[in-house]
Amino acid sequence: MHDAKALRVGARDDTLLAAYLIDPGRAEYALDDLAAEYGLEVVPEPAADDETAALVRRAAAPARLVAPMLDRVRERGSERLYREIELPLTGVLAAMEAAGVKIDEYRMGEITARLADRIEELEAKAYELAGEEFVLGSTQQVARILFEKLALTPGRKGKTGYSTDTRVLRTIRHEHELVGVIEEWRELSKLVNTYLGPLPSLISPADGRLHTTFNQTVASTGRLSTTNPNLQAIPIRTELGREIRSAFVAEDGWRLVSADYSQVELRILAHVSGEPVLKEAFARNEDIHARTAAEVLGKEQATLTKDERNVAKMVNFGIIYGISAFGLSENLEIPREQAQEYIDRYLARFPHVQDFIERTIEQAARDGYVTTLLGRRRPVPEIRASNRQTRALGERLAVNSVMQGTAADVIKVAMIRIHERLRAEGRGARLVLQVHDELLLEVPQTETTGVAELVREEMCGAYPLDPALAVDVGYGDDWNAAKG
DNA sequence: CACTAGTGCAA
DNA sequence: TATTGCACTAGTG
Repeated sequence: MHDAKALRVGARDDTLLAAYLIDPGRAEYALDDLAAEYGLEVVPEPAADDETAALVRRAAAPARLVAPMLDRVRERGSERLYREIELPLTGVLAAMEAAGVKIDEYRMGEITARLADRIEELEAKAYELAGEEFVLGSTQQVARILFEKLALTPGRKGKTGYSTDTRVLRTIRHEHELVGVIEEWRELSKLVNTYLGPLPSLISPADGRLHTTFNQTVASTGRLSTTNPNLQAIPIRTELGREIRSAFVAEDGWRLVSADYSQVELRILAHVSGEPVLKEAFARNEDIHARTAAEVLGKEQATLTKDERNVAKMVNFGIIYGISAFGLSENLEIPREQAQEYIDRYLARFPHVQDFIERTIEQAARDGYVTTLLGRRRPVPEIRASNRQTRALGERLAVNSVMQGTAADVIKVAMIRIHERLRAEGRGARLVLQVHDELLLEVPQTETTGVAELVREEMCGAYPLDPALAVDVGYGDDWNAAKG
């Protein structure tokens, strides 16, 4: 296990990174294609779980592939991205993996014990209310009980029958007591089965810490991902979720520093579109969702309700994701016409955003790809599909990739500079996690404020955005406290 | 044991 | 029929 990890870190290689910049959707295959083109033998793809074989295969990419691949990276205008960002980032990620993060096992055990009791109660209660025993984790059986036996109001359908997801259950919660029992069982069993159970068992006996794996060539937008465990999906939204997060702790005498970019994708949108209203809102440090609501609904910010602000928040998410009236209507649970109305009003109030979206789509259709501010290219073949839905997907991917990809570029620059400055200044502090727009560091207590300031500087200065990048920094004894 | 569908966690 | 990921359980072959 430890050997495999060490090997994996050592085997990160420049050809795979180059392949990732050439075709981020399928780096492994792009590497194979090129190898075949040069008449080189391709080691067969290993079984999905054979980590060692996968490493050998990667390491087997011969040196003579490097030059032709770099030529292609250069042709694509991504050479600086390669040399100045992706390549140096590899060492930063290796150090972060090696550092790991500390978990308070005892705290997690306490929560688990509490939830295990409650889950048992809920199961007994569910069988009693259903009048029979059934497998609560089976969507088929839950659907049979709710919609056939109890004849509750069915919602959407999937390929195999009625959906029983969170939103459907929320809608019929009032119809039968069993629904609430299932909802609570789902929440608790999710947390126990995905986090509270597995995480402690993944603690390294060597240093008592949890070591994730950062994947640098997986996400098609340029983002990182983490696996085994996926530390980029630790709960935070519910009270129980925050309890779990608070079991991620600093060593004695150390603190956790959390720094996250504020509205980074919307700021990037403001920059690339040049939209004056958006830029002005950020310059004034306004609540961006409230400002959007005021613009779209034609009201004073001070008079907005929470629901109105939430509508605007969803519209902003929609813009980032590549908006569609259908998607917005699904998310807000409103009629499609109403959703279209919100979109129309938004685009009328932010005309430069509308221009940006149109330009980006035209560019993607013409070139077959879009490019981030730092020169990362994402191919969008979907945009030329004959199928209308696929084409619409391509349009959303094109728009989203510019913002999500630029945000990924920017935080990678910050990581490299922070890592280097910590070293140069002889700090004990170290990066431990990256969660897309957030960096988590473990810092000797005495260095806390100094490092917090260093991190803010490097994150804000990573790219000269207009409006400027903004960062929220906090610290504490655990991850939850550090974000507070 | 490999695979898919459904579900849900994060940004 | 909103973007990017990873992981779990049930169910199938």
